[in-house]
Amino acid sequence: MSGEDNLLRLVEAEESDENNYHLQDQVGFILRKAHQRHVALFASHIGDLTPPQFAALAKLHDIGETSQNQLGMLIAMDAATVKGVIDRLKARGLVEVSKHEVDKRRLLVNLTPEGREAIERLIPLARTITEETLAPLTAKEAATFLRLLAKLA
Amino acid sequence: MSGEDNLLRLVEAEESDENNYHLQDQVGFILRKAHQRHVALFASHIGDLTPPQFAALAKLHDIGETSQNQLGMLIAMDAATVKGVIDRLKARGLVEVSKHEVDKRRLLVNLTPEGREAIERLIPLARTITEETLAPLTAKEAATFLRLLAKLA
DNA sequence: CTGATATCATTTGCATACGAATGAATTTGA
DNA sequence: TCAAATTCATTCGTATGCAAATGATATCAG
Repeated sequence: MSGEDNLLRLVEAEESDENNYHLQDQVGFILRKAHQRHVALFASHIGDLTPPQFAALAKLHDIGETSQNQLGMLIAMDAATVKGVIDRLKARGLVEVSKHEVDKRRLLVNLTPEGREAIERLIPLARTITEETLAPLTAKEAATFLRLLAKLA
Repeated sequence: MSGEDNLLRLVEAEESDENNYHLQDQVGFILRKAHQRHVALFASHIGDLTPPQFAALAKLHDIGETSQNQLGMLIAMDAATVKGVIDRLKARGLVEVSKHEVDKRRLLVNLTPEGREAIERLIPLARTITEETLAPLTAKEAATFLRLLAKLA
C-alpha cells in the first residue's frame, strides 16, 4: 500500500484523531457515568432514600429550619425540584413545613424528630458511600480529584 | 472562657471535623453539581438536543447501525431509558428503526440523512462545550482530572 | 428435541431536573 | 406613597434514569 493510499484511507474513514469524535473521552459523558455509578452505590447502601432526599435532610440537620427556596439554593435544586423532594419527605414524616410568620410567601421546612433520627443514623453510611465512590483512587489521587472537581462544579 | 468550656462547646455543637458532616464536601454532591453545570453549558450551545440524545446520535455516527440494546450499552443507558431517547429522535426524523432480519427480538437503529447532517454539524459545538466545561482548569489540571474521573466512572 | 434459561424490547411506576407561566406577597424607587 | 420590580412558591410539560414485571424470541443442556 502506498503512502497516498494510507492518507486516502485516513481521510475517507475519518480515522485521524482530529476528525474523529470520541464520545467516551468527553468530559460530559464520563461525568454522567461517574454520577450514575455514585447513585448506584448510594442506592446499594441507602435504599429507602435518594441522594437528593438525603441532601435535603443533611442540610436541614446542619443549619436547622429554613425556607424551601433557601434550602434549594443550598443543595443545588431549583424551586420545582425541591418542592417535589420536600413533598415526599413530608409525606414520610421526615420533615414538617410551616408558614413564615412575617413573610407570608415563605414556606419554612424543618426536620421532625423522626427525620433527625434518620439523618443521624444515615450519616455514617454516607461516609462509607463516599469512601467506596473514591475507592478506585489512592488517597492522594482522591484529594487531587476532589480539588479539581470542586473547581468545575 | 476556660478550656473546658471550649471543649464542651465543641462536643455539644458537634463542631469538630470528625463529628460534623459537610454535604458540600462529599464527592457525590459535587459530582451532581458538576454534572448540572455541564448540562447547562450543553443546553446553552445545543438547545434543541439533550446530552443523551446527542450521545445516541454521536455513537450511531461512530459505529453505524446497531440494535437499541447494544446502543444503550455503548452510551450507558438502560433499556427503558434508551427506548425513550430513540423514540424522540425517531419522532424528529433523526434516526430510523427496522427489524433485524434474523433475530426478530432486535430493533435496529440507524441515522437518517437528516440525523447524519445534524450530528456532523453539532460535533464542533460539542468540542466547544467540552472546552468550556474544563475551562476552570489549566490544561495540565484538565488532563489529570479526566484521567482520575475515568477511573471513577 | 424440548424444557429451562437467557436475551431483547416494552410498559409501568416513581423520582429527579429544569424551563416557562402564574399568582401571592414583599421590596424598591421615583 | 404607590406603581414597578423582585421574590417565593406552585403548576405544567418534557426528558432522563432506573427497578420490576411482562411478552416474544433465541439459545442451551440434557
